[in-house]
Amino acid sequence: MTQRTYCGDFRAEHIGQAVRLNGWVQTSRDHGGVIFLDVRDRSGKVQVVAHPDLPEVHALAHSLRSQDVVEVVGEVIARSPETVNAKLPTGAIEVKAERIQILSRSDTPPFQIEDFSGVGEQLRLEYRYLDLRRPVMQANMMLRHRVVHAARNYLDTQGFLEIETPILNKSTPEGARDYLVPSRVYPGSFYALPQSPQIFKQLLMVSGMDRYYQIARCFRDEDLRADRQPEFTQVDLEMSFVAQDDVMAVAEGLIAAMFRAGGIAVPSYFPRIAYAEAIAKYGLDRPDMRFGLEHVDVTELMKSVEFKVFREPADKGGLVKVLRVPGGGELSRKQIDDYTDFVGIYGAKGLAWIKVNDIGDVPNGLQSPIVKFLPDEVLRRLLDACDAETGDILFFGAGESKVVNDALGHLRVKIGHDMGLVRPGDHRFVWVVDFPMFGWNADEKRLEAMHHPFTSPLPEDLPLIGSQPLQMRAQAYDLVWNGTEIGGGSIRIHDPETQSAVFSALGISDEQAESKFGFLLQALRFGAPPHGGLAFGLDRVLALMIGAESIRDVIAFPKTQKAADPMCESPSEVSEEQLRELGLRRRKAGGV
RNA sequence: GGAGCGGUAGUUCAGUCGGUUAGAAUGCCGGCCUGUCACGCCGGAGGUCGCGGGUUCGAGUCCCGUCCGCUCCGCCA
Repeated sequence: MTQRTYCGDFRAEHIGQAVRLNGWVQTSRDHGGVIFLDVRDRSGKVQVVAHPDLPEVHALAHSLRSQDVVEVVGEVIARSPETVNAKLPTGAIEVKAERIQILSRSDTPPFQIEDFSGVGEQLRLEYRYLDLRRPVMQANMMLRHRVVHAARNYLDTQGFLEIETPILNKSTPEGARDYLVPSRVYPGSFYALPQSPQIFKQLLMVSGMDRYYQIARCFRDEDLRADRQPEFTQVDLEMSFVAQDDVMAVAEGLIAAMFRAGGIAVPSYFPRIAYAEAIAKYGLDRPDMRFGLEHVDVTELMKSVEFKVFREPADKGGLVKVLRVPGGGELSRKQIDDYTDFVGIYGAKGLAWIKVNDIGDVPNGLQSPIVKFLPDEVLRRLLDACDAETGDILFFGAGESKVVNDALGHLRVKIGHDMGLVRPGDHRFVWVVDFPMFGWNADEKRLEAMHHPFTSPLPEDLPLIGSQPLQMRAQAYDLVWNGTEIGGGSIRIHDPETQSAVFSALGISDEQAESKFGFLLQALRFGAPPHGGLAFGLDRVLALMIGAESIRDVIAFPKTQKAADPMCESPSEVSEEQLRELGLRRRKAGGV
């Protein structure tokens, strides 16, 4: 039998060959006489011609409908010059059908299987297998394959072992909510699906596996977003006998390999910024480095003013910050109102502003609802601190530090985009380092781990653990790409004493630590090598590579925002019998 | 838990101030057509206006509730 060729692979070099092809009828153009069929598979499409001088073939071609599955045997022939289709890779040739076999008929699909169909996502997910037939989705899946393949290849060359860790785990209710799986054998007991393979990969280091990686599925039972799914995939790795720089170097090589597979060139070394500096300049721990618009802290300056909106935060440990927008004097009242609403999302109570109409004329050259509350001298120093120029607008954030940073941080990103400061094709990576070791949970009035409780502090900060734990920095690092966190990791604690001290700082008692992580603490007592690692969010990286709005577009079978699958209709109720078997329902009383 | 946007033909959408028979494009079905390529031309079928209730002489349109989808806040070590 003639060897099959993929539809999209036909080229002029095949002219004259007898060929066999398989695929889906995409469109048919029936001219009454000659009939053209576009037959498509994942490689692309090719034009098949059914000629009236073969009546059987012609009649069959006439009956074909979109999405019927066919086998075509015929000859590759050259198209006459005026009928060449330059838009198609296969456009120089066509296949003259000598035999067509219908392998499968298709119902009329619920939507057009085309990139241009504009179908809504609800329906796409209900018929995901048809959605995945669309060229754009096929390209996404092929990209995903190539990128994962590149990651595996790279990590293999670096001596990493791919090792699978369990999906059925012990629940450790730190961090995100666990997905639970009831145990039949132990009624009333549950497994948890992994939020990450964190503990297992550390144990693998204790085992001497030295370099581990896994394309790991992770599960978190939290509310979803465009970039969050209940199950998602991480490129997860861990290394022994390394410091932070070693992990980052491997990560940079890995990212370069993955991005190369995605057709994006990246620098071989990524700049670094301390967490504190990122927050100070950009308000967020994931700074978008593609443009400036850095924040200016004017808290000190405002301690002296009467204006309560600024002075109170300044006096009470809050923050007053300025976002200077060059040329922003052009903004309309409506635009400013929209930005005010925008910062409201992040808890800001308002958005004070000053338009600098004439830098040389203070205060008359300043247009603003708040200028009258600020002394001329303060205004001059303010303009100086911001390097303001005529034509600028200054936006103010004043209040609790987190709110100010969040609001002005997000506003900076929004304005950067609105003002066209982001150049297409610009890719800026940055490591954010020196994260705080702990954060303060105001609701529960306790410390919590910023990264996770196994993260090693900077050695020089360890002495602060008893006195000023919030001042401690961790050996933790995030990789940020164009303002999105795509991965993060840390050097882990490898001695039991430090681990106990950290648990204790987190308010985890010895007993609790023993019951939750006893096996890890024990493992650390049997010769744990210094180790660290990181994980990349594969879905997020892929979505950003192709400019997708949502990671759902790079996941074959994703869930909706309410964590449902409209195709299988999961989750679903289960039978009483199943529940009883799992000990989730009482057995029938006094059974027969 | 909260805020916002959306739900009308198979699909994507329009539908004015509440008014008579709910439209367009595309898809689908039939016919014609021998060089198209998202073919073209002619004709046709196709509607629980998400669901429930209310206001009204009259509701796709207004009100209340509810379900679903999406975006965001909270949450996500």
